[in-house]
Amino acid sequence: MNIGQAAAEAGLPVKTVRYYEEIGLVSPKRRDNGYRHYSAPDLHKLAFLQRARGLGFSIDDCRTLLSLYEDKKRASADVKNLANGHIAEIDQKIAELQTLRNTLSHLISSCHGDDRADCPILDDLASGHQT
Amino acid sequence: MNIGQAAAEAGLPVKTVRYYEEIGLVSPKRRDNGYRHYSAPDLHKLAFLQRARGLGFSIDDCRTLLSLYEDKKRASADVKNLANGHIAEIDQKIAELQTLRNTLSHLISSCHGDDRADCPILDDLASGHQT
DNA sequence: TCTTGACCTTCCTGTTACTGGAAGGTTTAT
DNA sequence: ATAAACCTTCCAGTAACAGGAAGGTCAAGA
Repeated sequence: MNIGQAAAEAGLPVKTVRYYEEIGLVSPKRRDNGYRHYSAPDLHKLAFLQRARGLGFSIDDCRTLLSLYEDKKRASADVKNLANGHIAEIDQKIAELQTLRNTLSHLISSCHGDDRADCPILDDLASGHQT
Repeated sequence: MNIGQAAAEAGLPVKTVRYYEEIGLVSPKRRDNGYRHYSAPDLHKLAFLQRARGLGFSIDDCRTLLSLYEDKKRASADVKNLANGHIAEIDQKIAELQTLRNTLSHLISSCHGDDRADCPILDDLASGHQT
């Protein structure tokens, strides 16, 4: 299968699939004309990557997941640990965003938001403390 | 004031302050020896940027905020709109992360996580549906 | 057979917001 | 005089691709 169809079936842009080859994630054979030839296992790996990336795993995590996926003697604990680490990162990110959201929301509600120049949001940014 | 102290007072790395000059955010005068000379207004702008970035505004948003900050005839509504747009982005990001978190969390709880190879997380990544 | 259009190839640049480091000039203190 | 602590510019790298140029290949239709 050529790259176009492989990409379509995996739900990835062609550019991304080429990139995955460049960084050594999925390396298809080449045909005589130089075209990439994706086998069924290659295709599975692409789809696997598409879903793992969709779950927010970094490329580096994906590399590890792929090798665990291909290692029939892996321990499921290794996968679970990686996933738990990822959840911890997500939780931290959510917490940061919520803190930001609160701060911003306070500032916004204190700003009348009309055509006058007086603006508590800018005042706060300028002074570094609540007005 | 030289860049080192200016950066320290604004709470920014020196590298970042140079970068802000490169992209035209804060352009200090130069001394005879070529050193950057930060005036009080320059310093205020740096501190302003430090806080706006800390609230998650993009550099582009910061550019707009700075120009609104310097425009004594701005309408506070403009600032409020920008901030509201930013909140909307944050909300969307939070929602995405929470969806991710849920999916991952389900997968993780279904994985026994011991030294056996059987792993529902990898199964799901491979097949694209719950096991 | 020729041509057209849809593929495919590699290579280079740009994105965001910096960070690290090299090579070298300046200032300050000892 | 010299060493430490500044400062300068320039170049490269980060994450994970996306856009585009220049050109080769293939299948179908006139």
